[in-house]
Amino acid sequence: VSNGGSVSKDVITLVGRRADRDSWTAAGWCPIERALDLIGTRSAMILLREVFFGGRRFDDLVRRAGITEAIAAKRLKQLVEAGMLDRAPYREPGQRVRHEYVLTDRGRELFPLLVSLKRFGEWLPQQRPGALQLTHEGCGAKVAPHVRCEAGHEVPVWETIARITEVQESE
Amino acid sequence: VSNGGSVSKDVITLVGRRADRDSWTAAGWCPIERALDLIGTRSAMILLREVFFGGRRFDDLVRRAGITEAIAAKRLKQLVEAGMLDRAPYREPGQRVRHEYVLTDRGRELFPLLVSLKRFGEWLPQQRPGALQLTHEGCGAKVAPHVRCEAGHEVPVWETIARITEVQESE
DNA sequence: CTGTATCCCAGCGGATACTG
DNA sequence: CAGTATCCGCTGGGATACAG
Repeated sequence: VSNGGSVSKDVITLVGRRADRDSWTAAGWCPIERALDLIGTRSAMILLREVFFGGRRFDDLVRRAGITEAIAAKRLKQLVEAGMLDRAPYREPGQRVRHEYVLTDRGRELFPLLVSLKRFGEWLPQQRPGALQLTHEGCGAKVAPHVRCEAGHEVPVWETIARITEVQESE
Repeated sequence: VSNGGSVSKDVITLVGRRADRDSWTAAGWCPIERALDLIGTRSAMILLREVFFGGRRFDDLVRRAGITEAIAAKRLKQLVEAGMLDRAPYREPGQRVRHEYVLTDRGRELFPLLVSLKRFGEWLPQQRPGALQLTHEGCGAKVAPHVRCEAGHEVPVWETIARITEVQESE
């Protein structure tokens, strides 16, 4: 166990009683918290929504997201640095060179997150009427977020096991 | 089209060129934004993480989440009001009555969101070593978020059609 | 043990004005 | 068109102290 650095393992079951664990001692290593550092703001998620919906130009994104240029510029820069978006030059015939923001492969991995958020938001009481429907092209059926294991099983919460492996520098 | 209130439909393809649309004019109706109003804060998501991981008592949640009591109390109240958590009384043998926070059925629907966040966070560069593994009990395989349609197909972003239906009060 | 009340600061995000 | 710069109010969230 003690070989320069010590490794502590902890097995818990989701939504069940868990083994004793004090906290995520090393703040910042939990992947969920790291994710929140980048996309934990309203503006980041809304910009991503617009990019998923086909927005590309700075101008469009700002208007459609309904946020100010300052915030948009800041978030877009962070998203590009994090590798979620690419800022690519392009030129329309007869126009000057411009830049467009497009999702990277990694950025596209955020799709389930976006669908989950949408799904969740629909449960909440809404002030104004309106709907956002996502359907499978061709088949026409509605889409929804799921959790599956690599073996292909649908996995409910109570069948999920969480293992926390934390490496601590033991001086 | 004009029958007291007018309905404007707009069909767009995700990550493709979309039909002209100006903005989500009526701020607040997009389900994604409504979701962010409730769980768009770091503290809300982290508390949910802890509840999914089996945390129940106020005391535990505060310590494990690493946030202050004030914030925890505020968020927990909101989550209870929104129907994500139940605040239920219980008593251990020989102890006085206490309250515990447990996920409602609706709250459990946040599971895909949590898994999506975790998955996403793992792409990001991490400062400290450590890992959070989610596996399917019994089968042992890792779990991951997916988007599927009701017909059972795996649906990638580019096969998704988004329809925005917005009802406007045309005076 | 489960919160509430206060104080305080950093950051989000709106508004406006200004550059290339 | 694509941002930057500045000002400013609001809230998130830490710290501390207090209450049922």
